[in-house]
Amino acid sequence: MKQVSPEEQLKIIRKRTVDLVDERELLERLKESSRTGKPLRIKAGFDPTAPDLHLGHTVLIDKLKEFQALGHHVILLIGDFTAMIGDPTGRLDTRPPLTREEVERNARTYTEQVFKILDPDRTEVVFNSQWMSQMNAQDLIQLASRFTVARMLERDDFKKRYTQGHSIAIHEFLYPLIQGYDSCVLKADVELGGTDQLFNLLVGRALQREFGERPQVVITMPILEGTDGVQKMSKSTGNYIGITEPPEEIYGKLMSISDELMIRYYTLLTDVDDPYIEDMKTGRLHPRDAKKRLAFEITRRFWGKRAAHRAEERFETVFVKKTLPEDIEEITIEPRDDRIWLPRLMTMAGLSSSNSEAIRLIEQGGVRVDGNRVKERTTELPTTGVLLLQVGKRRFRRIVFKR
RNA sequence: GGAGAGGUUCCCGAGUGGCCAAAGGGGGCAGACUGUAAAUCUGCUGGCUUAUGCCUUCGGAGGUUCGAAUCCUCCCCUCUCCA
Repeated sequence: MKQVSPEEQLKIIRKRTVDLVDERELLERLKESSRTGKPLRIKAGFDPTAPDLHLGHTVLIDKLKEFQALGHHVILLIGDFTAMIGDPTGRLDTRPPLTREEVERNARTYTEQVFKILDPDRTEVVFNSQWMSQMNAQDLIQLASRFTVARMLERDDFKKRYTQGHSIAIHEFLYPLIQGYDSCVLKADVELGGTDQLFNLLVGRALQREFGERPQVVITMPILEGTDGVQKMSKSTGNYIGITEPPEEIYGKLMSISDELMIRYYTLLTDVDDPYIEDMKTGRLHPRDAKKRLAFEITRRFWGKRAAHRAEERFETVFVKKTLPEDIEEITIEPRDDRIWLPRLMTMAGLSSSNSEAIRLIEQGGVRVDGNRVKERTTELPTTGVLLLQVGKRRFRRIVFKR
């Protein structure tokens, strides 16, 4: 590990962040660390709710990786205890708590996936149930007495829900409190989170001060919009790109984002330098080519060069050249009669969820049989040999009739 | 304990006796165009072998009625205010 000066480190760390509280404190600690050779303790918490890691998570995880590269110690906190509360951040409703089994399963998936990015040797994984389940009611009351309702209500979403007459359950107040307490237990030097976590992270600072410890430095990272370009990327809104998804999916999903969003993805998800991004903004660069590069870079990152090339080729054949992909899913059907009603065949082949839907697709001109558009809902096909069914531009099925 | 608001199709949200398979928006899908699965515009968005037809759906169970998402009864759930 080569030595990087504290000032240099700060510069690297500051990149892409939104909040940094407090920069001077951070520099001080970096200096201390390089003087004593003791790495800083970098904490980041994860809710084990959605078991799949997506690009939205990687914005934060990449920052952790940067810290690791600078020689610091990363602590991944799995909020298995707090998952029983469900983080109310940004939500208008109370979130249903998870069962023990769900939490464990999700946490396992999380850690497996996170090491696709982070260095396992420099990462410590902890669960806050380790200390939280030791706490008794008395301890919890003690902790709760360190913070006030007025301060809790400073948090945007609490305030909003309160004034709009939505419910806030008491235990939701415990979430930021416990998260802050975790920082005390872990003696965190720095805590990282999304911008929506700012309040919770600051509670950590406040509590550490309460307990006579040195308050952690708080860093927030931008929240990545999902593929719709509007809402926060998350599995539940279906606008996510998971890092374990097949390369063709990752590539394809990235190719379908809007031009505007592409620039944001470039800045948050790649190391591409600023001049390139400038060229994109001014239109000197063809947006399609820029998007191809983005899709390639990100696919390569999680699947390697070869897989990325394959994904690219497939995209080219299917969508640009509009020729058939090579790996069309094949369905074997044992026919009962000589002929089969097309809508039924489509449903059997999984190209529509009901005959009615199939009829709609046909009448809208979205269905092709062996490359020829079919617009008659009454169409029947002979049940011999092999058929190629296509719905829209990208759903193919090869039907093999077998008697 | 008292008073009130509400639970509608994937989501949000309109609908207070037939014109309701249910407005509008979002999302999704399809078509046109294209620079790509961008943008834009258009259409579709309960099921049923092909229908001026039938069946299922408006928190649940009953009831009134020729006819109910809409009226009545009971129940379940959510929220607010007062105490």
